[in-house]
Amino acid sequence: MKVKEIAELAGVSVRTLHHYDEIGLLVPDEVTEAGYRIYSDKNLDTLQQILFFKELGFPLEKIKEIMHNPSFDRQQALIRQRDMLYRKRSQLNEVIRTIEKTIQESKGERKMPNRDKFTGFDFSHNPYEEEARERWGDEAVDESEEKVKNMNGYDQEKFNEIFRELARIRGVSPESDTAQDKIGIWYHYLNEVGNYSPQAFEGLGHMYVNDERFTENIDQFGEGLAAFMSQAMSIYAERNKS
Amino acid sequence: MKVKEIAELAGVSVRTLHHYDEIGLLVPDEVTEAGYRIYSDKNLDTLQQILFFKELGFPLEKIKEIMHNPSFDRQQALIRQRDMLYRKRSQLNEVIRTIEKTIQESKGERKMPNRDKFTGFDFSHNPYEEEARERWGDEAVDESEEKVKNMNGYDQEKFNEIFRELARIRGVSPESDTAQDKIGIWYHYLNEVGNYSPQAFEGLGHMYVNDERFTENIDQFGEGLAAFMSQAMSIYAERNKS
DNA sequence: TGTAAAGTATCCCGTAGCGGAAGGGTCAAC
DNA sequence: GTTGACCCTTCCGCTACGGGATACTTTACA
Repeated sequence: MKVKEIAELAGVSVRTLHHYDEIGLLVPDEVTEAGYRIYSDKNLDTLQQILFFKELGFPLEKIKEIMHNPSFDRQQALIRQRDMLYRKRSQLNEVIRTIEKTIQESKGERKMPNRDKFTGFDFSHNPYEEEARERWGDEAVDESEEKVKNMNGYDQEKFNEIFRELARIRGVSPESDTAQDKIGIWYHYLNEVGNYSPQAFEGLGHMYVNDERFTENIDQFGEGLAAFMSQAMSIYAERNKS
Repeated sequence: MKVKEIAELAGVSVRTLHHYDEIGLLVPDEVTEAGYRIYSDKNLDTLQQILFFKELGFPLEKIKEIMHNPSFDRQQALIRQRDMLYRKRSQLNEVIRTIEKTIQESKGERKMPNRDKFTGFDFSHNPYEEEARERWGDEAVDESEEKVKNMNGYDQEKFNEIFRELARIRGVSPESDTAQDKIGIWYHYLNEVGNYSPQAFEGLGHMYVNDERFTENIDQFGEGLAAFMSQAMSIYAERNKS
């Protein structure tokens, strides 16, 4: 396939493809005698990958570096990119919430303190730097913690309500419908505020029993709740893995 | 308030504020004798507005032009920006769907035609130009306003609308075209705000009947609506499992 | 088989939106 | 009255291309 075809398929300009070739980011598999760039299917997949990175705000130089690394694993990359896209959506949701509040304020329906006028923006600035600088070499886990911290009053209330309900039923088997339904609520709630994959959900569950800070907090709602939730979450995640 | 305070509040750099002053985009209301920039609360609101535009990818020059227009109406601007943010989220959701499919493909669980590998990206290029180039000019404002309400309007409104419509048809069979059509709208709506797989959709449907809080809320639109939706959602999910 | 249109190539210059360092005033505190 | 945190104004640099200009190739079709 020649430049124009690729360009139209991927929705980028021909100039962009030239540029990527120039800087060695995406070099076509083949070049004709006349100098025409011929792209393969593999090239196309690479381009897709590049665009995912770009969507996440990675600079081209960084993308090149990552993808040229001999230990680069496409699958792992995709999964991490997906998680980062989830996070980006969360952030966008915050901006949306902010603008909705602002609209209400402009109608005089509500007052807004200055510090609330900018929630959602801060992270948008250099998303990759905070998140991914070290992560593409390491295996950091603790991100879930922050998510729970960033909650407003409404969320906090809902949060408590769910936990109280879970505490009430913590005697039943974690795989029972009762338990699974309630834990499903928890899952969907988390996805409202933060976007979790089943895998991430399961990971979070593990932390409930492995990290005493979590355990302590959760067990305030009822002795053994953390353990109960952890099990239920595992099962739920397993059943809901796409 | 001096630069640093504003910068921290809004999550931008001091240099950025300098720049905005330089190009006349955000000129502080007051300047001390020593040349210190002093920002007012009004300045802060303007900055917020600017950041919304930026989030939407407007170039600074355009933002300046729009906001300096004497017929500029803050409320209307906010509403339009909100709508464009919704659209941006939709587009991001498409990217997310694309990457999820790609992950499945990389596991060998599915094949993907080349043209599907890039859905979601194309629009990211010049979002404002198609939509807003002439519209921010000065006239013909309220016509788009109407459209906005019907097509992309406020989540809550749309939400209610869908439920009312579903309530109206809840007498028909859940597998009828009428029902499946409407439930499809619901499915797509959910995917605008949160990205649901058919499986997750089905799971949600189960919760409508198994969790009384859901049931109660939904049945406010019409007795038995929760049960109706639950069935329709199961069927829809089954038919749309890719 | 010839020719125009469409596609492609390589230069090369320009731009947006700041980042960051240099060099130098200012202000509140102790 | 000096220290340290904050502020100012240049000025240079950078990224990720856009957009010509100019010249060669390929394709369509008459």
